[in-house]
Amino acid sequence: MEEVPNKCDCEKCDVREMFYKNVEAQYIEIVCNTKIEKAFKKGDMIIEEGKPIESFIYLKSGLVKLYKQGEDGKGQIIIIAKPFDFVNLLSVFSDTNYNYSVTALEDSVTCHLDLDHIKNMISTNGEFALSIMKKISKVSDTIILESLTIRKKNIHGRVAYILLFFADQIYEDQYFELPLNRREIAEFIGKTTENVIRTLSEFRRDGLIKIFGKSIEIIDKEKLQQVSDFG
Amino acid sequence: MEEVPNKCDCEKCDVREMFYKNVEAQYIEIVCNTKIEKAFKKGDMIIEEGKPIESFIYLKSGLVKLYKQGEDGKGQIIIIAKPFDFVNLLSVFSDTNYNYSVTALEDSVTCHLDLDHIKNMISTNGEFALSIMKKISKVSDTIILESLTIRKKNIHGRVAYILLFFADQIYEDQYFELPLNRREIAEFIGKTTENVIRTLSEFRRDGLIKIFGKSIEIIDKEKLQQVSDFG
DNA sequence: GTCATAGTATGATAAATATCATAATTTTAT
DNA sequence: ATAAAATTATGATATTTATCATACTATGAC
Repeated sequence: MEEVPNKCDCEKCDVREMFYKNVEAQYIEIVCNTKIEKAFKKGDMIIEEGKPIESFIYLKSGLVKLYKQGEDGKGQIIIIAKPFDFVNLLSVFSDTNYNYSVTALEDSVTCHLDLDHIKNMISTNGEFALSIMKKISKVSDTIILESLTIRKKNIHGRVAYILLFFADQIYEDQYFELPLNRREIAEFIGKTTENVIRTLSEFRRDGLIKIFGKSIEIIDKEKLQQVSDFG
Repeated sequence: MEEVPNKCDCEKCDVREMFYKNVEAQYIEIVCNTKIEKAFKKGDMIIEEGKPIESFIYLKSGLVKLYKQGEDGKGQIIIIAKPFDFVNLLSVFSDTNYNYSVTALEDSVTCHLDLDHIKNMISTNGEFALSIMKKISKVSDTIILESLTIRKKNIHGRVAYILLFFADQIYEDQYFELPLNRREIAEFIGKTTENVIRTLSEFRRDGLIKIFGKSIEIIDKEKLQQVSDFG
C-alpha cells in the first residue's frame, strides 16, 4: 500500500459531489488538506476486522470486497463494491471498531477523511447530513435486499446471479475477468467451492458460458437470466 | 387498526429521548402536535411493501416482523423488532416506496411523525442528525451481521439460535410464547416448515426444550447454546 | 527452470434438506 | 356447536448439497 498525502485533487474527484455539494468552500478546503489518499494493490487489505474506525473512507477507483473471516477459516463475503458504491458507512457512526474486513480485488485507490471533520460537517450542515443519510440508507438496503435475493436461490440460481452481477453491474460486458477465485465466489453465495466449480462446468457444458481460467464469456444470456430468476 | 391522533404524551414516551434529546423545545412542540399514534392488533399489517413512504414510524410498544413477500407465496422475514429496535430507517431516506412489509406479531402501538419534519430537524440540528445516523448505522449493522451469523449454521443451529433469541433478547425468560408460527420461523431462518417442526421435536426428545403448542420452555440452555454455536 | 503451493476440476459417497403424503390437532368462521 | 381451514406433526422418499478423495493446472518463490 502506497500512501500519497494530499495528492488528491478534489476538483476532479468523481465522488466529490456526494460529500461536498452542500458544504461551504472554506470547509472543503480544510477537509481536502487533511485527507490522505492511499493506493492498494490487488489483494491488499484496506480495512481489517476488529481494528478501530479512525477515518471515513471511500473508494476512488478499483474494486473491493467486504467480508467477515470466521474462526474456522471460512469467510463470508458481504458485498463487492465499486467506486461510489463503497464508503465505509456500515458501523462508522455506531461502532468504534470494524465488524468486517475490506480487501482490494483490483488495484484500488481510497480517500481517507478525518472522521471528526465528517461529523463536524454533519453537525453544521443539514443538507450534507441528509445526503450522507441517504447514502447509508441506500447502501444498507442494497446489501440486505441482495442478500435476501440470493438466499432464495439454489446453487445454479446463485452462480448465474453472480455471473450476471459481474457482467451487468460491474463490468458492463459479456466478457470479463472474474475478480474472485472459485472459493471466494463460494464465500459470496454461501455454497462450497467444489459445487461452485461444478456449476460453472455445467453452465459451460450447457453452452451458457465459456470459461478460460478466470475469464468468463456469457454466451446465452437469456438462458442464464432464466436460471438466475427461477433457479 | 385504531387511529388515535395526538393521544401520545411525549413527556412519558420511552423512545422520546432518541429523537428529541437535542432538539429545541419549540420544535418538539410542533412535531408532537402533528404526529399520529396508531394501535395495531396482532396480525395487522403496519407497513405494506410497495406503498409510498409517507411518514417516519417508530414502535412504542409491541413486537413486529419486517419481511418480504415473494410472488411464489414464500415470505422472508428480515428481522423481528421490539420497541426502540424498530424505526423504519431502512429505505426511509433513500427511497420513495417501501421495500418490505411490517406486521404486528403482538398488539402494537406505533408513532407516526411527519417525514418532512424529521428531515427538517436533521437539516437544522446537527446533533439530532448524528444520533439518527448512529441509529440507522446500528440497525443496518445488526440486520447484516445477524443474517451472516444465521447463514453459517445448519438447521439445528438456526432453530436453537432463534429460540435463544426469543428467550434472551425478546422475552428475557426461559418460558415464553412464540410470536411466530412454524412457517414464520422457517421464513426467518430460511428452511422449510416441516424441518423446523422436526427440529423442534428433536430438541424436545433430547430434553433441550418443552413444547406446549406455541409455548416453549428452555430446559437445557447450555446444550441449546452449544447447538446454536456449533450447529 | 524447478519445486512448492494454491487453485481448478471431477467423481464417489455421505449427509442435509426438501418434497410429498397423510393424519392429528388447533384455530377460525359461520 | 359445527364445519372448514390452518397449523402442527411425522414418515417415506427424492433432491440438493457437502464432504472426501484424487488429479490436473496455473502461479509464485528461489
